[in-house]
Amino acid sequence: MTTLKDIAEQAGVSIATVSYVLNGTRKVSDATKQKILTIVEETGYQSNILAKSLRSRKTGLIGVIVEDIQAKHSPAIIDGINRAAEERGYQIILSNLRLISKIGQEFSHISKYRDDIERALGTLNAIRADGIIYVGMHDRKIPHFAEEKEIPFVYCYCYAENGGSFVCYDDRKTSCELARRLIEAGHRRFGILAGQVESEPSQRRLEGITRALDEAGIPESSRQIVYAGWKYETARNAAKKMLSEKTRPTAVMALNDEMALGARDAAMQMRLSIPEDLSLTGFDNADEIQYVVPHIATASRPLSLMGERAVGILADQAEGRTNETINITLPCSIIEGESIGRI
Amino acid sequence: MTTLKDIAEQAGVSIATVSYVLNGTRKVSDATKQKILTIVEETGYQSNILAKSLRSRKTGLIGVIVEDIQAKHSPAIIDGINRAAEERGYQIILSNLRLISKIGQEFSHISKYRDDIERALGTLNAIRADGIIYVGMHDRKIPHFAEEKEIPFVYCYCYAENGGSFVCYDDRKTSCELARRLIEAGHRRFGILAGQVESEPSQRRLEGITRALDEAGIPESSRQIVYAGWKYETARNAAKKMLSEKTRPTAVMALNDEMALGARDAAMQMRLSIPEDLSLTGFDNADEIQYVVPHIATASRPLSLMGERAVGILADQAEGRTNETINITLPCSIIEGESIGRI
DNA sequence: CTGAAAGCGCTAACAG
DNA sequence: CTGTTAGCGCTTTCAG
Repeated sequence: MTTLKDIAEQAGVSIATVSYVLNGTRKVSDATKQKILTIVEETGYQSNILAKSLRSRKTGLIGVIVEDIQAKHSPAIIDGINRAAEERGYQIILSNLRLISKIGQEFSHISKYRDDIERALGTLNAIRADGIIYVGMHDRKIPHFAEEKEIPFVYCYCYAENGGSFVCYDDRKTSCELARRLIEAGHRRFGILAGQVESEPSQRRLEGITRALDEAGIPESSRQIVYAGWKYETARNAAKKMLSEKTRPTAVMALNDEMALGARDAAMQMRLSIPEDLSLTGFDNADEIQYVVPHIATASRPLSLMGERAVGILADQAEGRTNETINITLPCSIIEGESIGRI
Repeated sequence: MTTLKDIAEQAGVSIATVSYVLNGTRKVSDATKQKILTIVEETGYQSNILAKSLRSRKTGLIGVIVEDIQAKHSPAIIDGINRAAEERGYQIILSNLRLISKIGQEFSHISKYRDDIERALGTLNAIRADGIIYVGMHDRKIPHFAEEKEIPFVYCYCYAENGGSFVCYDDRKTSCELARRLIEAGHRRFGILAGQVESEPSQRRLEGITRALDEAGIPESSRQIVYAGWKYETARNAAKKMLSEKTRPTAVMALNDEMALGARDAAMQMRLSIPEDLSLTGFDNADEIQYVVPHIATASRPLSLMGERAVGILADQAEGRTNETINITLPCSIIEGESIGRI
C-alpha cells in the first residue's frame, strides 16, 4: 500500500509537502505540485483514513443506529441519510438493533434494550464517529440516550424525552387533511380504525381527525373509534362489526394501510363496494396497497427527506456551524385514490 | 477522552501493561490486573479504534456496497449481514449506489456506474475495511470489480464474470418444484409470465419450469411463455390475452409476485376464479401479496441467511482461515397457498 | 515556498 | 511478570 512517504521519496520532497498539496493546506509551487499529483495518480495512492482521523480527530463517519432495518420505513430513511452524507463527504456506519424480532410490538419495553443501545453507542464512540443518527421504529418518544455524550446526536422518526434534535413528520396535520376530504365529499358518519391506545402515532393521527370532525360539527356519536392494533386481521374483524351496525359509517379511516386492507376485505365480504357504499382512507402509502383497485387514498411520509435533513443538522453540529437543538417536522403528501366517494 | 496513558498513570503501571490486560495478550498479575480493570470501569474508557487499527492493520469494518437499499430484498440481506457481523465482532460500513433511481430497469447499463462503484471501493479501501460484500439488485452476473484488489470480496445476490466468491439462491430448483406441484394437481396447459428475455433470474426460473414440464411430457404447444417485464401492468395485459384464447391455460406461473397480482386481477376481470377456474403461482414472497385472498403460492428466498453466509466467507478469508473462492447456492422455501387447484 | 519533527493512541518486539 | 521503545501514516507547528 502506497503511503505519503513513498510519494515523497519518489518526488524528492518531504512528506509535509505532499500533505500540503493533497489537502491544499498551503501554497506549493506549481512545479512540485504537478510532479506530486502525477505520482499520486500513477500509484493510485489512497490516503489512510485511519491515520488521518487519528491526527485530525475527525473520521468523516456518521453512525446510524436503526431500531430495525426491516421496518418498512427504514430503507427509505437510510437512503436519504446516505445520499446527504455522501454529498457532504461522510460515510455511514450502520448498527441495526433488530428490535422487531426481539420485542415484537411491545414498544414500551424498549428500556430492556437499553443494553443493546449502549453497546451500539459504545462502538460508535470507540470508532470516533463524528455524529450519530438514531432511526426509530415508530415516531414516538424514547429515552434520551446521548445525554452525557458530547457527540452530535439527531433522532429521526422518533424524539427524545428531554431534548435533543430530531426530525419527524406531521401525521396530525395530514390526518386532519384526509378527514377534511371526506367531509367535503359529504360524509357525516365515520368509523376510525386506530392502532394501540398507547401508540403515539395513533394518538396524533386520531387528534388530526378529531380536529377536522370538530370543525365540521360532527357529533361524537357519529364517530366510531376502534383500537385495532395496526394489523390486517384485527382491523378486518373490527370493520366487519362496524359495518354491520344499523347506522353504519359511510367512511372508514384506517390509521395505516394494512388496516385499510382489512377494512376493504371486510367490506368486500359484506358486498359493500368502494367507493359507492363505503369510502376508505389509509395512511403510510405502503407497498401492500399499490396494486389494489380501486386505489385507496392514503398519505406518503417524506422518509428520504427526513434522512437528509437529519444529516444536515448533524453536519452543521459536527462542523461547528451551530450548537442549537433543532427540531424539524416535515409535511406528508396526500396520495389521491378512487376510494373516496361523494355522498 | 480517556486514553491508555491516563489509565497507566492512574494505575502506576506502563501503558504496555494496560494494553496487555485489555487484550489478554500476556499474563499480568492478578493484583495489577484488578487495579487496571477497576480504573477502566470507573473512567468508562473506550479504546480508540482508529489508533488500534492503524497499528494492528485490522479495522473490524466490513464494507457493504449495496446496489440499492430500496430494492425489496436489500434490508433482509443487510439484516443478515449485520447480525453475523456483530456476532464476529465486525461493524458494517454501508455504501448505497442508489442504482434504481439512476438506471431504472436498465440493468445492462450497469457499466456506466462503474465510476460510482470505483468511488465506493476507493473509500472502503481508504478506510481499510477488512473485507467487502457487494449486494446486487438482481441475482445476475456482473463485472468482477475487485480483480486487482487484495481485500476479501464476496458477492451476494449476484455473481462475478470471472470468479470471486458469491452467495445466491436456487431459483431454478425452486421454480421446478413449484411447477411440479401444479403438474401433480393435474395441470397440463401452462401460461408463464416471465421477466425480460435477457434477465438471468427470469431465464433460470424458466429453465426450472421447463425441466419439470419436460419430465412430465407436456408438449411445447401447451406452454405459453410471455415476457411481461416483471411488472403488474404488463403482466395483467399479457394474462388477459393468454386467458382469452380458446384453449386457455389452467395454470399461470408468474415468475414474480407483482406479475402474479397482475394475472390475478386479469382473471378477476374475466370472472375466472382462483383456484377453481385457474391456478396461479408467484415468486419472491413479496409484501404485496401477503393480504390477497386466496393466498397465492409462492417461494421465499433465504435473504437473511444469504447475508449471514456472505459474512461467514468474508470472515474466514479476512482472518486467514481460507483463501479459496467459495460459491454457495441456498435453497428457497415454498410458501403454500390456496391458489393451486386440482383439475 | 519547503522541511524537520513532534505527536495522535495504540501494539508488539525487545529487554529486563 | 513488567517496562521501554519503535513505529502504524498522517497533520501541523516551528523553523528555515
